[in-house]
Amino acid sequence: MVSLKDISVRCGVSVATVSKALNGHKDVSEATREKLVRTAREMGYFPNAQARALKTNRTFNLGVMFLDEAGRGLTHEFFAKVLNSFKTEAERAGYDITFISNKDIGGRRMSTYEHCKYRSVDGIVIACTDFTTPDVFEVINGDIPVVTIDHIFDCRTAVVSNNESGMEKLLNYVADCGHTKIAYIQGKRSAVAEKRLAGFWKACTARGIEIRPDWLLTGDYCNPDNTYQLTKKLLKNKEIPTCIFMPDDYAAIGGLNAIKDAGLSVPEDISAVGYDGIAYSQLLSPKLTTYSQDTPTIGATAAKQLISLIENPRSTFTEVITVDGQFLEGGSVKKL
Amino acid sequence: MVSLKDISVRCGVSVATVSKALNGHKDVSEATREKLVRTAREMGYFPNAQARALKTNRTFNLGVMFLDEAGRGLTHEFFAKVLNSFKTEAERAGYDITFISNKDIGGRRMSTYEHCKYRSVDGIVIACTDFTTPDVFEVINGDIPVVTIDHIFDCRTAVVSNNESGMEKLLNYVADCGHTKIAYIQGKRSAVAEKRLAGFWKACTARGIEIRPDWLLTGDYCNPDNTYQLTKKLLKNKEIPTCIFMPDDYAAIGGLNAIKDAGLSVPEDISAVGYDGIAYSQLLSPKLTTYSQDTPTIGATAAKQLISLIENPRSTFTEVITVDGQFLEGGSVKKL
DNA sequence: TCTATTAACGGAAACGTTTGAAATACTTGG
DNA sequence: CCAAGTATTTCAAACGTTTCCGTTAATAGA
Repeated sequence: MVSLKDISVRCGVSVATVSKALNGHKDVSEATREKLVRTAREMGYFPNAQARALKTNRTFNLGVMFLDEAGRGLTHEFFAKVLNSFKTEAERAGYDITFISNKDIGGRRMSTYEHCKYRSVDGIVIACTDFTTPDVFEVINGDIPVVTIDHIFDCRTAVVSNNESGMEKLLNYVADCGHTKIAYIQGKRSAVAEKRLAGFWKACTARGIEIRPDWLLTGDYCNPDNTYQLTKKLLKNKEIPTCIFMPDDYAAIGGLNAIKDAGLSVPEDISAVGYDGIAYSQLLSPKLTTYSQDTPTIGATAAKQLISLIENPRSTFTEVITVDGQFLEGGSVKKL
Repeated sequence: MVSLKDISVRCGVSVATVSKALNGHKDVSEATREKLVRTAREMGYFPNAQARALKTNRTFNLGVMFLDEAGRGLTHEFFAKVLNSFKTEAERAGYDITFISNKDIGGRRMSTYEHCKYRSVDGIVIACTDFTTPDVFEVINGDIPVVTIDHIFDCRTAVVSNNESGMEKLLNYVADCGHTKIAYIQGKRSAVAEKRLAGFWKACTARGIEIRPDWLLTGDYCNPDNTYQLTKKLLKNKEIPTCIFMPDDYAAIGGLNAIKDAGLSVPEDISAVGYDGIAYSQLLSPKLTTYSQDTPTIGATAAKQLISLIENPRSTFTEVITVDGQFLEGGSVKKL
């Protein structure tokens, strides 16, 4: 690998000058800067990331904290897409991304935060299904810039999907279709679940739609089996709803199967809506009526915010950015 | 951050001794090593990854090269799962992973290989849909340890799924069910497509099953729309097959929709098989008969091989490791 | 012409490690 | 009790940068 020194001897200047020239400092003449930049290019010079980081404490590396209880990790389409756009935006700004978790190093267990310190990441994005773990708290309370996705902490900037208004839009559509007997299956207790339920509740009361306790079930996100069971349970009651809100699109597949197995069909006998707008939901027939989260914007915004936090710490305030999604009218809701 | 020096002054020894003690060198007495290790723990010491890397040229970072033409990236379930298990295994061994691609740094375009050099990754895993790009060649021809997934280069160890025998197994099952009029839709030209077609061809000839050119179509992997069109085309012929091999499970969804739209049903009127064994395929009803690739083993094996290549360069030979998958009998193939 | 100012560049320390060689301290056998 | 050997520890250089500060050269003002 060619170093600053190599360039300096070739051009007969000091390494200090080379460094300054390449980094665009002002105290180097235009003539020499041009010459240095040129030979650096000729010799195929690239800065040594380690040496630079050692000196400057900046690695241009962003840590991604990325956990879900089921260990599905990247398989989770929402996270995968968000990460994808996050990565793209970060790379555009010259940052690389590294996965961060708790791990063993040299026989000693290292918390996620310690891991971040060890790798000297410049910033951290947290996208978890569970924000209540000690590992998350330690990172939140640390002194590395953090952006959270779909969860809000005090004093930390967050990028959140508009879960509340998204759910409102869904309910309004369903209500517009004439439904009043509506069941709601939600995912595990979390900030996201709370928000969605709030939107559902708000829209229902505005519409004068009764929320029956026995039609308000709590299950798991992204768990088709679980949703299958819960849907089955709903369908066994003497009175059944005309429309079911599934926890999310993926889980909805289980729900739809339960409906099918009960000898009913969507949307003729019963209607269903999902949440997320994952690719598969639009490949079903009928297409699932759902609310598509704007994952490209969420990821890119998180990256931009995080980088801004890193590069001008004082000019950026912690804020909460809500990203709107888009209602997708499929064919899974019958117009009564 | 507490450094070796901090520990050394606290214990009244030199930094060299501390370094050696913590790294398990032999030339330090048991008493002092114990003392040093203990105070290191007490003081919350972690090595500075940059400084260490600068000195040793080992970063304990693995680069992941991960491209597909459609830009689906992590959304591709096969890759997502492989990456997940790769990551898990790598972390177990103390390595972190960083995404590597071509990017701009300091205004100059950096090739993927240069990016690897810049970050000093210890090894690279390549999992692409297209292995024919200059970027891939540059990495392959470089001097950083490499493991490829699902593609074989000379002199580079590769972990490949058993595409050939997997496809054979599928065909044999279908043939056992009594099918002889079989269509085959394959994905884009690639090592994987070649292997699968080879398996299909081999098994067909062994069984005496004719491969009709007009029933052998080439489309895209993971492209439901494309498969929808191709399936529709197949169904428009005067004579239609009794079973269709879809490029993969995801694409199969398009094919299944085409069948449904043609007023036919699976498996009563026509049978279908997929490939991959993605989660969704087993949520359809009927479940898709397919061949599940062992993504956990593929990823973990790739990580183990790569790390072995890094840690004992001479004792490890480049090899090709084939990972078996598993036949999944769904309900999408009718027994004639 | 002389001094003050500015522009351009170099010296050198520092970041936190690792490591071979040198130095010191301990054993042990004769 | 000494020499030779071994066990333990320290020195110091090195990895490739960045950056503060000092130095020289050039320019301008008087």
